[in-house]
Amino acid sequence: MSLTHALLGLLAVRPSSGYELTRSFEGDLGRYAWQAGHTSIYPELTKLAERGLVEVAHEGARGSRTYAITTEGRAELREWLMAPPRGGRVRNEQVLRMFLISALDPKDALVLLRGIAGHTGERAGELRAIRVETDDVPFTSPEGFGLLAAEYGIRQYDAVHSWALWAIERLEKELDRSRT
Amino acid sequence: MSLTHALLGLLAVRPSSGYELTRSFEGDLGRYAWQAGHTSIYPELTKLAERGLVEVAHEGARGSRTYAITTEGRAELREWLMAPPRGGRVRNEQVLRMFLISALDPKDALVLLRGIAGHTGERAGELRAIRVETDDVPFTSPEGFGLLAAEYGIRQYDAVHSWALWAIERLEKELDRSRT
DNA sequence: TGTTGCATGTAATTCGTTACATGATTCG
DNA sequence: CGAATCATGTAACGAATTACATGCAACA
Repeated sequence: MSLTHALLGLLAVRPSSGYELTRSFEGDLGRYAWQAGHTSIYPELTKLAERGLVEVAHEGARGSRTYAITTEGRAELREWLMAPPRGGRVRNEQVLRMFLISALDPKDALVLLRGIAGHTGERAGELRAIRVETDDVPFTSPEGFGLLAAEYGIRQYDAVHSWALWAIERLEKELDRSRT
Repeated sequence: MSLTHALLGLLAVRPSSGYELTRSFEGDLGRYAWQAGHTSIYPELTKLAERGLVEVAHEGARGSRTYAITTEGRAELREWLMAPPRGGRVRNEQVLRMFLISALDPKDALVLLRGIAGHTGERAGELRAIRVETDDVPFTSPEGFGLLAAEYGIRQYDAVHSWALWAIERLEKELDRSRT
């Protein structure tokens, strides 16, 4: 289960409460990589604490517990990250949609592809605008996280954008050919 | 649940048995978009048949049932595909790994990023080689599926490749700066 | 005739989500 | 003092995986 390692990763950057971790998953992390609600996070933190990978560093107001990663936790995270990625289960609805486009009739497919091309072009532009502002943030700081995410997102959107344009061109050519 | 629509999409391209559908998920579809084992597929086909979205078109040897999509099934698939993609839950272990790299110490991060750059470069090359051979397959044929997949994969690997190179350069610069 | 591949299924367990539920603090 | 936010939890349900299980057919 990758939630384990997502939490270890977040706690490796800085100690956090379950509540703060929950909000982390609502940002770029959840947008591009992994989602989790508080109902999975709190029990998982308890399990991690039992395994000695994290510990309660501080108890604050309103019953909040700030967790910190332990040395063993860091070792576990490192091992997982450095190991060759085993066949992870991919489950991406967006990508599924793209694959299924060839099951549509060509006219519908064109409409859809044009929508995708427009949408991804816009998003890539938005991210590029953000990037300019955060140019000098060091990589290894807590903000380095968002930096990696933004760059990744830009390239991701660009990739889908160029793919959609390629598919549109190819489809239009085929429609032309079949019309004559 | 997207398994529903993945099955409808596959059956829209050609009628298939549960066994054949299972194997479809082991190919490019499962690699990039959506995975499913036969233990989810068979019950789901039964449900789809009850809802009238698919029907048993043919019963063959060894108890095999070939399912075909119905008109209602096609309508359902089309509606789902053409509707604006609602906030789909992303859950990509590969991407998660990339995000968590900033939690590693810089030396480990460099090793990992170099591995990723190498790996994605290779894969993109492999896919490009395949593409040359299947250049004239029409889009709307059953093979169009794989075509879309291959093109998507190439752009995907290229994107990650370029991202990894960017991250390596940035990290090396930072290590230089901190060394002096 | 024994192994591989085709073809389908059930049962137990795990995982995650949704809905429900509570209480403290801050801010206007 | 009422609303929003912080902060955590439980219970029920649904979906998906793993393990278990069966049987036919082709082929060497």
